Amino acid sequence: MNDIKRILSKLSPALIQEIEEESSTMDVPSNTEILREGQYVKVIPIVITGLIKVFSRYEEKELLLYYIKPEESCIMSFAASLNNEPSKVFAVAEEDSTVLLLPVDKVAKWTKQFPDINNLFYQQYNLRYSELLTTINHLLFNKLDVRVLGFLQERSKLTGTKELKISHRQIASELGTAREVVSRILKKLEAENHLKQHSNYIEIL
Amino acid sequence: MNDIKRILSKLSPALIQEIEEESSTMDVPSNTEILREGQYVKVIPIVITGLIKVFSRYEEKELLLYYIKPEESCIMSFAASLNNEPSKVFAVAEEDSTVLLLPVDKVAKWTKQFPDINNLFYQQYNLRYSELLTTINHLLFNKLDVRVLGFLQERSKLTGTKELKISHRQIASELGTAREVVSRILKKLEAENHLKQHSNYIEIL
DNA sequence: TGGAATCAGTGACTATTGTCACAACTACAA
DNA sequence: TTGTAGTTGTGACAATAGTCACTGATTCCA
Repeated sequence: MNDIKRILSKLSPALIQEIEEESSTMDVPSNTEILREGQYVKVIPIVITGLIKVFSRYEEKELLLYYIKPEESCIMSFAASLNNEPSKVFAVAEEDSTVLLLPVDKVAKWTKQFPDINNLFYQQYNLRYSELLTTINHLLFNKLDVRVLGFLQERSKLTGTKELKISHRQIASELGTAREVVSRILKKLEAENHLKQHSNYIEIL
Repeated sequence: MNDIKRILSKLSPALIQEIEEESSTMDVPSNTEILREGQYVKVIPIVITGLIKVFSRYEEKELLLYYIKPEESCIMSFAASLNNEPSKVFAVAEEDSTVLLLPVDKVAKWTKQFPDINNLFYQQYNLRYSELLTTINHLLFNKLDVRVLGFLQERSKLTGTKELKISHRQIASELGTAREVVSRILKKLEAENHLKQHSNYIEIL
């Protein structure tokens, strides 16, 4: 509950109180699917602890769009809810997480009543948009080896460990490529001393 | 001026009046650069007539992000202005255009005073975000020939003509690839009867 | 203690895209 | 007319990535 207070601290006290009254928190175990493509959105999540992965999928291939870290929200939910459109993306808990759920009808009301809250959403839109831009630039301008290494380093930073428990298949799927390709690249990166592969984890150097 | 009224018609009368008082319009001839990467943003443009192209650039390579059509705004400007950050993208007028310029300091005020206007910006954010998602999916999942054809068809729809005056080099640059590749692909698409190349334009069939 | 499943490694091959070098053709201005 | 710049066509080649077919490991239950 202290976490929540801290996260909302930039908002006005009246709004904070309303949010606390109208919202609920939910514990989400690792690997739970939170949102799937085509689903209608009824709540807007704000992550309090843990890590949520948002990705796009097309014919078995996936592409990681972004992670939602604590204090962040899923702007795709917000967007989808505004227009009452189904979601275009998937969301899965990467770690055991706790999320604060804001009911969309209340949020719509709050945006009128407490213009402050708009800044919060604008910030999030910005953040995500910038991340997508970065992703696009990577896709277009970087070779796969750079993308793989970047992905692992990012993930290492996010999870706060240098020892990543992740399979080649999963890396491949998050980057939208094939498993064998990842195997090859990881061996190359290992030879170049960027990382070290152990039996059941990858160590970032 | 009638165009402006129509575009703003969803907003409250008081807001419309303020906008008309505080904003200016500008005529932008085709090919004028409107915004470059790293530049600070002082006005938020809303396109009244014409067509603006927004793209990202990296070491000579470009990638088309989206077109701003009449009634639409450049949300990247808005984003940049909110955080007082420099722009991450470029914008160029594709056709002779007229744009309505909202001063950023006024806009900040309006978002507090007239919560209505937030919907307008949220809509735009949404639109752009979806477009970026589409772009990413194309990049990741489609081959270049599909992308080239899609690009030309999109452009044909936007400009309202089946006869596109555009060089191979420009197509290549908008898709982030090389000129020779576009030449090859256009020949293939021509053989497949998707289009026809004439001496100084491309006809979409 | 056997499968069964998942994971990782590898060679061979193909497909796609990017790069280079060069030729040929406008179009337009000096 | 003659440059000069911009455009397009093309063949050859290289680099990158994706696919296929298998082989061994490892894990994990039941």
